[in-house]
Amino acid sequence: MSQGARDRRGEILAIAARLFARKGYRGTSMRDIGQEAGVLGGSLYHHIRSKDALFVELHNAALDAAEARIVAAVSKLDDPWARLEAACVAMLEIQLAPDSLTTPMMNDFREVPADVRAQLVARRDRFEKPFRDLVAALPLPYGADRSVYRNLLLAQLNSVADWYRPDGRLSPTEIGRQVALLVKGAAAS
Amino acid sequence: MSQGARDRRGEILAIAARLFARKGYRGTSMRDIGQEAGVLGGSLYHHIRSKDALFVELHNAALDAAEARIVAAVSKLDDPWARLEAACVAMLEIQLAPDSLTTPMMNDFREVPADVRAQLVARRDRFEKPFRDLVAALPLPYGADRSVYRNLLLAQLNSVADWYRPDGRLSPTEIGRQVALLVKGAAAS
DNA sequence: CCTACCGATCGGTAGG
DNA sequence: CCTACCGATCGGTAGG
Repeated sequence: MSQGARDRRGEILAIAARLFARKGYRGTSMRDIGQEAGVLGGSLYHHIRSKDALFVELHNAALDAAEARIVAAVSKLDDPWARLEAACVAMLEIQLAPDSLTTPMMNDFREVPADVRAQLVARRDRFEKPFRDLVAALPLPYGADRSVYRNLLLAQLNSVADWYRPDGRLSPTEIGRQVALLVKGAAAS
Repeated sequence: MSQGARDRRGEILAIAARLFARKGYRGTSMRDIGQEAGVLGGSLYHHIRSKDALFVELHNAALDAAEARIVAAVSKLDDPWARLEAACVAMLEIQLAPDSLTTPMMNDFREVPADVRAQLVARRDRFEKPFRDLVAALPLPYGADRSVYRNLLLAQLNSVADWYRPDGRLSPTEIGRQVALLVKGAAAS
């Protein structure tokens, strides 16, 4: 594959990622993607196999990149709470970056065909493993349900992209710290 | 309108609510709704004006019922933390009830036409007012951002329907208490 | 509530 | 990368 073709494919992936993030899987047609790329919808099939495969590829690439950055951010630290905070900050810095291909918002699991959904769920479960480990290492009080705790933590992180305003008072980093602070306080009470 | 017709309409609304909750707005066709109701898709238009209007009606009815129950649950209490906990418990009991028309999961804002979305957002903003008031009354530590705090709280409540298992260890009531405990601990730290 | 249909849009393909 | 098209499906309607 030539350099130009590889770049072209990357452009198309970036465009598709942005549209999927903004309008969802079903709300984004191949013709929409083609229009932003300056070609007709059918022409995209020279670069991709199907809409499903495109979506799965983007989803996996986003989670790969996010997971690598989170693991790296955490590895330098020892204290369990510091590690959790670093993971929250890293995740939000990735998820709220304005232009990256990694911007997911791909929690559209209900919008997607069943066989695609199975792949997304499997990849997401692997993605959540670092968080399971982080939460497992926390000194939570007796009676706290670590499974519920982890789900509530991830729900907070995933929600931020829905209400975050780039021109707001708080940066992604600061919001990440607030999330960590919130779930940390719970353990201290 | 006759008694039979009113019941029939209610049946159709309940079916539509369940399908929208499970498959999303775009993932649910009028023909899908018709099939579960035992009629063809076109026949539904004797009872409703349009798919958009049906969705908005269901969404508003769900939020009306939820808001009324939450306000009632809270009104008997004085302590700000007890009021917050009661609101969390009431919200989850409603949202996780297996069969009610009130089961939303209608956070599909991205799936919906722009003019419909504007209506849903406006109604949701009103719905969140009790939570704004509840959070405003909390004795949070200096430096806590009440707006972020409220968003994170609502994110937790809205997420539960995605991972709750009816046969799991915790009941909706117990999960509601865990959410309240988590956000309360944050203030105590 | 059905039959029979409308115009629009979808993912995808053949052939150049 | 385009032209020209495919079969399927969509929300919705007329007329009974």
